[in-house]
Amino acid sequence: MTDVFPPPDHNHARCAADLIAHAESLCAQRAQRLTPMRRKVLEVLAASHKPLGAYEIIDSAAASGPRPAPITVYRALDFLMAQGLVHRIESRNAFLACVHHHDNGAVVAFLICEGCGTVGEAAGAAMGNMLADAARSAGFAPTLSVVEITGLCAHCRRKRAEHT
Amino acid sequence: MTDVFPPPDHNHARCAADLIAHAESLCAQRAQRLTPMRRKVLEVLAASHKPLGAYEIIDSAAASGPRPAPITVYRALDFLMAQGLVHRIESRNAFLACVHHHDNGAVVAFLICEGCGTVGEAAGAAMGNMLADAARSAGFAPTLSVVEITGLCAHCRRKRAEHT
DNA sequence: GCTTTGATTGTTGCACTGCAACATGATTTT
DNA sequence: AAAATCATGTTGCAGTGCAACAATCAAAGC
Repeated sequence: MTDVFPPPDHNHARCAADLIAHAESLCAQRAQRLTPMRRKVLEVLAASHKPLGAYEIIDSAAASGPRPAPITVYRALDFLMAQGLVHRIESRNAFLACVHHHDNGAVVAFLICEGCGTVGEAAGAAMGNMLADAARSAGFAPTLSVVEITGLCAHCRRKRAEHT
Repeated sequence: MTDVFPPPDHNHARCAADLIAHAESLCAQRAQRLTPMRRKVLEVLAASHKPLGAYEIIDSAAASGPRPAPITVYRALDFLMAQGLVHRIESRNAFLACVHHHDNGAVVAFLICEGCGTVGEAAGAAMGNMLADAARSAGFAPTLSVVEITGLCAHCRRKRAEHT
């Protein structure tokens, strides 16, 4: 299982920069336009491994420029999700920059830490197959799977144990 | 895998009545109060195998009595979810009466049909274990899992095929 | 019985989510 | 350059979700 739960002390600036660079090359390759607005939204999300609500994104963007209207941000998010650059966390009504490009259609499980709010992505073909099989055995043809696991990350668990 | 995808022609009245009866005995057993408001909300949900939004529930309840305020309905839903009688479908911001009591803590996968909106519940220990293992291998201690699979149910798929 | 206590519901108000519909502006294509 | 396409801005609104306080109701103890 390919998985990444970002350690709390890693180099954010670096991974954010990589993420933007990847978005640029991907859009160029697909003849899609990474406009200033879209780039801005992606930058805001990349600056955090925590999922952000739409208004948090707006507030963040407003800190360095004119305040975008909600619809503007939602449109940028729609674009970024279509390109696979951003995930939506359904159980939080929030959005997250994708930290490693998945194969298209792959099922990604999100590990959402209740302690620090950080989200890890676990992509597993085995898991995807299992879910697809389970669905098909019920005569169901799956097109999209949402898997979101809430709990405590290793770091927060350790911290909580020390507190005892 | 224990699973139920309700056929489109089954006896709703019967399964709704069973559901209420079960709720009553469960609440009695736990010394919890199934008040008129809570009962009403459960009845509304039981009358459909489709997830309903909060305002749909309000509208439905208003058809046979005073119109409850949103907060009142949310409180009833909180209670019903705590008792395991109602599920929340995160990807729809909607609620669904649970059609078969699961073991507590069991992971339930929802099969959401894009055609008819009906939702099936697939409870599988194997799936739950797999997800839990995947999470733990990342040092993550899971407490709650959301699995929602969107697609086409057997019935809608057949109907769509005929249309060709 | 009566009161106290805790649980439930009602009221008001508000912040956030998400998008429709239309107007304007920018880019690419012909 | 004109047309077509795409992106953003503007206005407005329906739905989601809950905080804070008031009023009510039900169960437990005196």
